[in-house]
Amino acid sequence: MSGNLPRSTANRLLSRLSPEDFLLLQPNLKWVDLPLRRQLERPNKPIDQIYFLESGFASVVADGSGGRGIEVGLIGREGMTGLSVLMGTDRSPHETFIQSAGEGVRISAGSLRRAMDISRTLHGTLLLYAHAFALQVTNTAMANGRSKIEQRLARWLLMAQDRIGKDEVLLTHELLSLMLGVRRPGVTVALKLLEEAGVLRARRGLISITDRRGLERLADRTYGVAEAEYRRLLG
Amino acid sequence: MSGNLPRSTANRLLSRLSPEDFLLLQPNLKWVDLPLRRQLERPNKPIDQIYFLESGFASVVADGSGGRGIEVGLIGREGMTGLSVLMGTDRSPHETFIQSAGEGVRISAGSLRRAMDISRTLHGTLLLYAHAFALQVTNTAMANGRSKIEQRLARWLLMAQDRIGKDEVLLTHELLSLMLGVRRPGVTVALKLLEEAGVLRARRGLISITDRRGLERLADRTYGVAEAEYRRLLG
DNA sequence: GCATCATTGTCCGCTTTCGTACCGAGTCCG
DNA sequence: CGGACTCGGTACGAAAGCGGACAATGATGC
Repeated sequence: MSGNLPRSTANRLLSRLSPEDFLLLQPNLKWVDLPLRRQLERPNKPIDQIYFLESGFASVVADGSGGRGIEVGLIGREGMTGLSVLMGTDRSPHETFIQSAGEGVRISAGSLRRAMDISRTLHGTLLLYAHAFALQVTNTAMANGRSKIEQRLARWLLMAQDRIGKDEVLLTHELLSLMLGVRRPGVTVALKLLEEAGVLRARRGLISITDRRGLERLADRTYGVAEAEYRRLLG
Repeated sequence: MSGNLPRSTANRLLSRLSPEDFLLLQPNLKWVDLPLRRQLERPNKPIDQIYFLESGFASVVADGSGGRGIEVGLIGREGMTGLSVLMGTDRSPHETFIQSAGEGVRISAGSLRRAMDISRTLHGTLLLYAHAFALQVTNTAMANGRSKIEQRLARWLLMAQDRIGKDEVLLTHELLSLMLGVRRPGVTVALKLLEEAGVLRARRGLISITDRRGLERLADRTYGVAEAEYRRLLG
């Protein structure tokens, strides 16, 4: 399935482009499979491919060195990787990798740069997404600083559900604890609290969200601001 | 002192622009005094002035509502406010206000937009700063998630010192606690630990940094990554 | 079926931080 | 000088989270 040109796309950012801007990219887009753990960006290495996800999602993790890494953002079919390229540089200190397997289309950094040189509206639309992503990161900073594990977990699950579009998230507590930067048993306990509150059911490696509104309530305002801004700008 | 056109500037971003790009902005720049607490951006309100600080610094605070606000970034003479305008929108959900009084130059959002329309290199240089600021925010997210008060405080003081260029920071524990999102006595205790470690002296409303290297060590890798990237891109 | 492994649930003592309160010290102003 | 106010230091019990360990449970492979 890899390698062919896409005719249409589930990526919300791509589908939001004007027909002309999309045609500017299309000849250089390639379908790719995105298996679990596939690295899309490596810390401080030049970015040579940029990915627009069609399904699944990726985590952006800061400072992976020494096991002290922590997730700062999620990217799914609402966005793209390689924001550094939009900003005029070719790398970032973060790592980006697939957290939930899926598919996407990719383009070389060089092709994207050339297309953005030709079309300012293209650059402009992609920058709007970069802005929305930046807000997501500020919300992560806020949640990390002020919220309990339970609320941060609720926020994470909501963001994950937005991106996979299903009620079921496939993930171990271990992985969640790495993303949130907390102890693994801390996740177990917090999940149990959320389950007792009746907003989800947790099975082995699987979390089923049953009451999204309730989950939003439990997230206690750590969720929603960035999402609303995305809709305002690109919805 | 307010209102006159600046001939030269201490703002590192402005002085890094090409002469042509600077001349594009200069006719619309106005000197302004920036007293403590002056609001430079209000949450969700259209930005009409953009500030390039010459001295002092400003805090960017997320979600000021309900006393749950927390600082996500600092801006001084290395940068500018109004990054949303660079990204193609006119507002952000954050509040930006002067934390350490100083001076700066300002330009209307409209004039800046017109100048960026004319010069892509201008837009590009400013976007490099937006990238560096985004890294600062990811570091805040990391520090908030993984570090103790003592280390977050050390990081904050280092960032403040970078911006004021002096060894003395004028601030109450109360204000610091609001910025870091912790209890006020927590700051008192952490400051005492830093003082016992011999890296600073704390007086009433005044912190004097005496051993910057030591402070960097105590910040335990929460400080430095974003700063190095700023130097690589704009230094 | 049985052994093995990954995952989850639970527990311990300890550290960090919290919320709150109170008091002393410094500063300002009449 | 004296009173009012702000700021900083300290204390207390409680909550949250940690590091580490271990047992129970579910999945997987032989």
